[in-house]
Amino acid sequence: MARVTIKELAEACGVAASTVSRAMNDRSDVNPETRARVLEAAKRMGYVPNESARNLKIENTKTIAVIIQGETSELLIKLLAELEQKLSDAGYDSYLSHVPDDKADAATVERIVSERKYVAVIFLGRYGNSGSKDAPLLSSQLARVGVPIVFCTTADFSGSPFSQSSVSVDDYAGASEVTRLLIERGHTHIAYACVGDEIGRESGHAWALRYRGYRDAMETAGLLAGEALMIPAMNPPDMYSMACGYESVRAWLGEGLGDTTGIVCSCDAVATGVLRALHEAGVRVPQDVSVTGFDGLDIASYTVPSITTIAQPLDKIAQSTVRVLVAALQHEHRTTEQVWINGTLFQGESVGAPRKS
Amino acid sequence: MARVTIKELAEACGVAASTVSRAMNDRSDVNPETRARVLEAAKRMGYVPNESARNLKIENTKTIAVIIQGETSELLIKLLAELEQKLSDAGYDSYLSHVPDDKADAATVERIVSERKYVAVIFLGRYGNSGSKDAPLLSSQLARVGVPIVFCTTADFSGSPFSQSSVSVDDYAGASEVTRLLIERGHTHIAYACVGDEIGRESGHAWALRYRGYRDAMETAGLLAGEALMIPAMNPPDMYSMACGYESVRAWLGEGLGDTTGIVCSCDAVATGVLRALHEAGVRVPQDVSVTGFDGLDIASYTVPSITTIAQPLDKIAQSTVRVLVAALQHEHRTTEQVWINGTLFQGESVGAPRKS
DNA sequence: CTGAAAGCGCTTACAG
DNA sequence: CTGAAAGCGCTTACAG
Repeated sequence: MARVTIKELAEACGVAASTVSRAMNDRSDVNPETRARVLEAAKRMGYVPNESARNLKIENTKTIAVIIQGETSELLIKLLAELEQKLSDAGYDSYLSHVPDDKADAATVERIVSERKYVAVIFLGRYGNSGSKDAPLLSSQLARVGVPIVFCTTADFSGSPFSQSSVSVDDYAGASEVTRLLIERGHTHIAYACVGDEIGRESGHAWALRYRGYRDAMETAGLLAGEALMIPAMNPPDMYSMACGYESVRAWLGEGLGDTTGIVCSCDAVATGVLRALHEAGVRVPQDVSVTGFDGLDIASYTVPSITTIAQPLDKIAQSTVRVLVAALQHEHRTTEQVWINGTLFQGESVGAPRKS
Repeated sequence: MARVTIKELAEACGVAASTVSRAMNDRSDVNPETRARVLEAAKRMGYVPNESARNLKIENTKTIAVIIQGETSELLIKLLAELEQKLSDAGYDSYLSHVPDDKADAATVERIVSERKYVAVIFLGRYGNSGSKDAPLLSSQLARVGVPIVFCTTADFSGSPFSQSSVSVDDYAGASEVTRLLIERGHTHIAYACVGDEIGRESGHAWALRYRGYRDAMETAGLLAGEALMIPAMNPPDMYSMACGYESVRAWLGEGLGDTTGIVCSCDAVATGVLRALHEAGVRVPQDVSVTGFDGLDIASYTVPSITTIAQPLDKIAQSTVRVLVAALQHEHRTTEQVWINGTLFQGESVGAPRKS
């Protein structure tokens, strides 16, 4: 089925291709009657302008690429919807590109941007596969792409000298907040699930930022956050999964609960797995142990017990992302911004007073 | 930051643009030495071919559009990863397009296909916004797109005279299977959550196909599946959510549990919400009521109790989708196929013997 | 208000 | 093995 071209449509209407083009693009300098005739014929003949040809000519589009790498999450999907809405409100089109993990490099970004003359890029979630040590390299390559870039909920580059702009929930502050909540309730032996290796703990990954928020809150309160309270991740490549929370706490419980009366989890999915592991071990939540999550996923409200967590304010995150992007687009200056948005405490049923031992 | 074009690169290398093109596209008829020189320069100068220009010329790409509408789900995300893998194995590139709900019409599909000369389209999940009554219209419009189309896990068009190919888990059979499981355990009063209006129940939506599987299994066993056992959806636009399961069962429980000893749920998310609602009402699962889900999401293994469900064999679904598509691409005939893949029973803790009343 | 022409950045027969 | 030329389907000054 051959696609109908502008030339064919023009002939059918008895006008020049340029006139068709004007009519299709709603230019003011077309006879209303001609326009109507062209649009009618376009509809009838099923004419759809070829985007490739269009992009080849058009100078400045107002289209922004949103790039998601690998598997997405509930959170990113909701964030995407918010972003599309806010971008649209700001007068921009958005276009989602999904990049498989094995192609998440700077060249892929260049290719995507070149495809449609995108004027800016938003990374939703992480981008790149290398460990944090290669992040500066990717970041400097990205700088060559030549359009403003904002990392949305990816903080990995925030510490790099080549840093890009980023907008994210304040992982550190949120984790501190739930930790303080436990401390105020009287908990003193609070564990963290799950942690990766020592180097990773000082990285910009969400779990690490949250870990440090927990650790510093403990220290500030004069409490010990020793190795015995670090619950190691059993599935390091899949740090944010229910399976990771489940397996890790299961293994850790082999050594017994000890004095632990609270577990701060890196996210709600992990917390969900932790709840299940504790249940299977006959440990009651919150009577025996209190548990907290992070993210504010739907599931946090529906587990038994429901999970006390820090909800990500997706609306605000999307709003700030668009603001930062538009600012970069308008003032051509190459300064970058790091924005941290405060999460919102959601009080579930998973936190109680420490058990008497 | 101006992008470097093939012409600039050619000049820098002292060759013609056509030679650069050949080198970049790995054609055999280029002097290896020339090729090396060009590739080196391309890398150094950061040359990336303009996709729009490429697509304008190239005749038959081997690229398939995967289209997802609106909010995605864990299931579709996993399925996407499988599809990308299988398509790649079959020698095709895939490209994900995300379409906002308010643009999910045939014109959008035409636009997407025209953009890159995609040779085929896979819809992942539903497509279109109209109720099932408009489905035939959309379907006939889609036929005009002119490339093979496969609906993956969207069965909505299967009954239409203009039907497209589709591959999906066998919703009907799966729901029948869990219903029979309950019946074999001795249950006689089994409810279904959640159902939409009467017209919707005869539609091709997943919840409706599953509902009919349940209903027919009941009838075959000589059991009554009357109105009192239909749990109406409180959030019709959001039929597959935890909130829907929770709210709906909560409202329904107002009339008391009655003789009901089992609840077949339309999906795992709904089942998760149902578990929570039952818990709040002091109803024990499975001692007082048995509950089943559908889909085999991660969460089904982590709730307390875990959920007996029909897992979607994503691997097989993806495999069949690619097979159907490749077949359509190779034999130009316009026949369509409807493929139903059997789900796999996962035995959780949410099913037990009926309580003695 | 409309048309003819140039050109966006590539690829691909066609010559050599 | 390489180059010059044509052309993919549009848009946009430039004339009229």
